[in-house]
Amino acid sequence: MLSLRQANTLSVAVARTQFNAITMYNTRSFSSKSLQPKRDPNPGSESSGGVRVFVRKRRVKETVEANPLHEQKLSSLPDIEEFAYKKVDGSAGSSESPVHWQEVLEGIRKMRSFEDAPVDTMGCEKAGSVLPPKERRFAVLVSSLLSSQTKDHVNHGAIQRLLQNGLLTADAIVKADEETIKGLIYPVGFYTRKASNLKKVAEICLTKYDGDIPSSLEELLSLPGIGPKMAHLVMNVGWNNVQGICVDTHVHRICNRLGWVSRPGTKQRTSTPEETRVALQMWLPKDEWVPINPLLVGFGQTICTPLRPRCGECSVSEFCPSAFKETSSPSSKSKKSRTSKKLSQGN
DNA sequence: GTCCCGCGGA
DNA sequence: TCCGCAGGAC
Repeated sequence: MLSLRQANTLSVAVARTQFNAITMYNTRSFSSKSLQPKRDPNPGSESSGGVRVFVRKRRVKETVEANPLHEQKLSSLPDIEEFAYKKVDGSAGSSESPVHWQEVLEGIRKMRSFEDAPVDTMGCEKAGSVLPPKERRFAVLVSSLLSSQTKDHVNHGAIQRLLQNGLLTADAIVKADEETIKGLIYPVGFYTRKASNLKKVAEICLTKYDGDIPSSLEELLSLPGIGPKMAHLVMNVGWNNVQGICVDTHVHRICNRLGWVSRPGTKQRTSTPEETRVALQMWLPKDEWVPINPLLVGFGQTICTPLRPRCGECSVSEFCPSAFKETSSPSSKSKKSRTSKKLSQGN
């Protein structure tokens, strides 16, 4: 279906700092700045490692403190009917968009803007911008492979070590020993599997794409270790070609909480990120497809957290049908046992 | 549904 | 100290 369509590129903000973008998209990324509470009395004056710990401790404390606010706001919530979908005129026919979505996005942007820029470059930005396009794209692909389920600083470290060892090209990785790669990328999550995937991907890139990376969604998806989330990310960042929204669990969770997506023809929540992506693309204007991920990821890390969302600190809770409704554990219940089912996504 | 992983948070 | 996170493969 879709093949090389660079001509199609929307006006995405030029992807100049590719590694940063990877960082921002990374679901597990815990950028130190983004954790910083907006009412922190002395922001600003920090730039490195120690801050991370400090901010984290703070955050734990605040999570607890946030609770009293909940009850206070409960009474002023609008009726759920207000969140009904409405038809949007103009655009591609069948799309419906939730009321107030623009206000919600704007509100989230404002909440995010209280924080410092989520840069956490660790030198990767420099490295990335220096590389010629082909190598840069390959680096983007590798970074995507490694970064899933991995904290950004860990990922940065791994990428840095690969780079320093000259192992950030398809050719070099093909020649390298898998054990070596494994050692260099440790301790990223699932490093054994990723080292193996990395070898396979490099082999494919070298033989089928002359050391470059595939330039279509389908071909990217065929690579081991590259699923929908990362494929869209690589298309966006690597090729500057937006084929779809990069949906991770934060985007998935928040869109469902907001009532922005539902299973086709129903009012039920979507059950997978893929389903969310399709539903979201039905109505969200294309120029929001790229920015929505970093926006919601940051929001999801600081306020709209999976567990005990801080609705009392959320400026758009008035538009959220789920606000103040998930007080205890949201998805899985109290984990009866490992063996019995997880009662998946019960909320 | 389950496994892969180290690590942050409870 | 230990549970659970989270994208992808199977």
